[in-house]
Amino acid sequence: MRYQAPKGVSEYFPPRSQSFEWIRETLLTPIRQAGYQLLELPIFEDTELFARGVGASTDVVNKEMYTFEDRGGRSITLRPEGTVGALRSVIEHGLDRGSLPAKFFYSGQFFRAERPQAGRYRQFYSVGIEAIGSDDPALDAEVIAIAYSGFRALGLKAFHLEITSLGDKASRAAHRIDLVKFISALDLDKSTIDRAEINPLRLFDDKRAEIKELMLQAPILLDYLSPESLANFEQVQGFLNTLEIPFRINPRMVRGLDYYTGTTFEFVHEMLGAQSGIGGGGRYDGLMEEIGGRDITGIGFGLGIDRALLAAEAEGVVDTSVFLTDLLVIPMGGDAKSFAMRLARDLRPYNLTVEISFGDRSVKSAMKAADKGGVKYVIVIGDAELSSGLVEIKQMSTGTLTSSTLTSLVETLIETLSATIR
RNA sequence: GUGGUUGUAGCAUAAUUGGUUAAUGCCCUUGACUGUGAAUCAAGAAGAUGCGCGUUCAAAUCGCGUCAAUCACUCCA
Repeated sequence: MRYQAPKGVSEYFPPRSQSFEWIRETLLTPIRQAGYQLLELPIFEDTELFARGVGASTDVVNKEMYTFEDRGGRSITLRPEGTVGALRSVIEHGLDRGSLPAKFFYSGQFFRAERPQAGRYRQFYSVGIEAIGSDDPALDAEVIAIAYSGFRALGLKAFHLEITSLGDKASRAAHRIDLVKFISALDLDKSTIDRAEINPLRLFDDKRAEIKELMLQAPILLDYLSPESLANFEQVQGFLNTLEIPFRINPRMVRGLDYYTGTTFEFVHEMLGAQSGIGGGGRYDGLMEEIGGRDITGIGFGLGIDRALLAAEAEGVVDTSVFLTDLLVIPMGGDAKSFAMRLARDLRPYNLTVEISFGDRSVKSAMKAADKGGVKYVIVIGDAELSSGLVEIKQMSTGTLTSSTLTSLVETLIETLSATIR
């Protein structure tokens, strides 16, 4: 029996795992720089939490959750998204009691039992943030800006930002009545009618040309926004403009989770086929209260690491040079091996990646391995060096040899290696 | 979940259209080149028809099933 990974899970192993790591760290950097703090959360929660939080009418809850009974007879679900679990933790530990907004980030895997294809996995990876307890439109814009700068830091260009506002409860209710009225007058097939019954907004997202055509005439939620909601949305746009973040207003945007209100956004990549959403999020006015917390608002996003990686590969911008080895030490003989191990130990605290050539390979084969692995510098230490007290430091990219005395070797290497652009 | 396409060594391709030992390149090891990489040449090692059943004298090749990947829809990160 030859085992294989369960259907639809993404696995990352070398060399591509470096690309994955680079994506995750790059997306996380602007988040940390904006003062968000880590929330390390369980990947499973009480099933009821997701049913209430994500929304009973969503596909995510209805047909995509990994739900099972644990040994104590509890119904457990593998998290299909991050916001609800994060808020549960915030409420449970009173994290919204300090100064607001309270700002958190998380990263990890999520689970949805969908039919997989490239960019859509049953276990996928996201980084997300939540900012809780402020309705300042500047916060909306900053949250969007953080995601935007993450994608830009990856070097992505072929993507765009779509935003809309879902307004407040009253706006949505009024719109829904008219939209349902409009849809009921259309001549639709049964499965489409069924979808519309669950959530009439879904029809805005239909890929079929004839439906798109019909929906052109449908009432648009933006036209139903209350004056306050509209003013708020305009302020968000104003801040995005000051930050020079390009965006498109997409009044037909549909999000699959029930809790979104107000500002809602999506980052769409143009080279990924059908699975083109690389990130998205929005504000959630009633969610905290819905799952047992105070009635305060919040806003957040989730960015797909798997898809961001696919996008970066499609654009040819993946950069894993940060993971290159700075120095390979090739010891020849037992004394030299001890020396090499001490040298590596002394250098690594200076944030240098230092490897030792193990296994008593020939210098030639060690050099070959260094070349193939993208090592920046190499030194060979043997009896000759140990007795003469002189070592040659070889830069692989140029082939240049630089001499150093054994006694000043650590200092020389720290200086040489740190000077190289990483 | 619905429909389509594709599965050959670690990777990438080939195999007379059903024909006998499934090939080549890359990768790996060694040498030419006593302790300094990429090129070239030589030698060597290991390794595959996703899985199952069927048709046939004979299956990588045809059929059915299954598993997986992939594409579109549904949906979403």
